Amino acid sequence: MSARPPHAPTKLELLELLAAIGTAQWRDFTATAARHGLTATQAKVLAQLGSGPLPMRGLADRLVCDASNITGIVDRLEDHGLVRREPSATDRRVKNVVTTERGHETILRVREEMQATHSALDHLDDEERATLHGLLDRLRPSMESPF
Amino acid sequence: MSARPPHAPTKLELLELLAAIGTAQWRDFTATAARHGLTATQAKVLAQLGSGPLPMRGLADRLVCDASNITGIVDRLEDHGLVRREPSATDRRVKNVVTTERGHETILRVREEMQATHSALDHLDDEERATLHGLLDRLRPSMESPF
DNA sequence: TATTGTTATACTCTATAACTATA
DNA sequence: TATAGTTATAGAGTATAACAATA
Repeated sequence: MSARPPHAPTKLELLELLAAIGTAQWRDFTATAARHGLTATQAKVLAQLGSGPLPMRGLADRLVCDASNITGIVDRLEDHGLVRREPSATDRRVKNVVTTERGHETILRVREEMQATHSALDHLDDEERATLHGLLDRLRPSMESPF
Repeated sequence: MSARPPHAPTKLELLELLAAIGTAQWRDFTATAARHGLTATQAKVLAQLGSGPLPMRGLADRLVCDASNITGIVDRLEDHGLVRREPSATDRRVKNVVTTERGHETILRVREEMQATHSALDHLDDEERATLHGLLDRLRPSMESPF
């Protein structure tokens, strides 16, 4: 009987619910990535590269972490043959990171499994999904992360 | 003009939006905890102890991680004087973890700052908050984590 | 001078396996 | 036998600081 709160929830209640869902989401994402031999961070990087190559620095911006971390993360992805470093044609300092064919297929499979696994969303009808999407979208201040 | 999607969002769209918000939420939580000298995990443990002591094993269950990790996490919290280990009166194997006065105050301050910082929720009125809460609550399959 | 990527370093979190002391 | 907590170990992510190459 917890489908609807009797009164307007407090800010803290909503924050904690969001946090709980965020935690669970990350846990699910981690588990799904692991089933494909990836860590959550590696899967995230692969997802970021879905719309095209990015320089190391660009990846650091998307992951919101220090640039020095990217070296190791991309190293490990490269070791697994999922990604390649290519020199930029216009700036000899930058290296563009590109997914290999195998990297592309891998992230597609992770995405598919995410959809298949997350049955929670199946409990909402189209109108409810639209409403939720609208509300969540307004909640997002300046979050870029597609994953 | 992205307040409402023109059509019912796909499952993948909703999943990615949830993931984005989850990531941002965790990032904010990490930053807030850091301002109080804590890691996100440490703040999470402290939050779990808000409603009373828990055995090490109980903490592992709440954090959904292996029990061996809890030793180090509680060690560090104890080093900072935020938590204490107390022997159970009924089972000499178990140790109950209790917040110290300072630990209690710290987590209260973290919670306060979370509310003060998260201005995104201020853009929703009471009815919208109630709607969002209701939808999110139905999304949660078996997530316990209060934080 | 500023920026890109890297290295070195240290800390935290994570899982696995083996151990102890209790139950 | 099973459970609670610990230790040892290894891998991954994170930040800071310093560096070389390039802009």
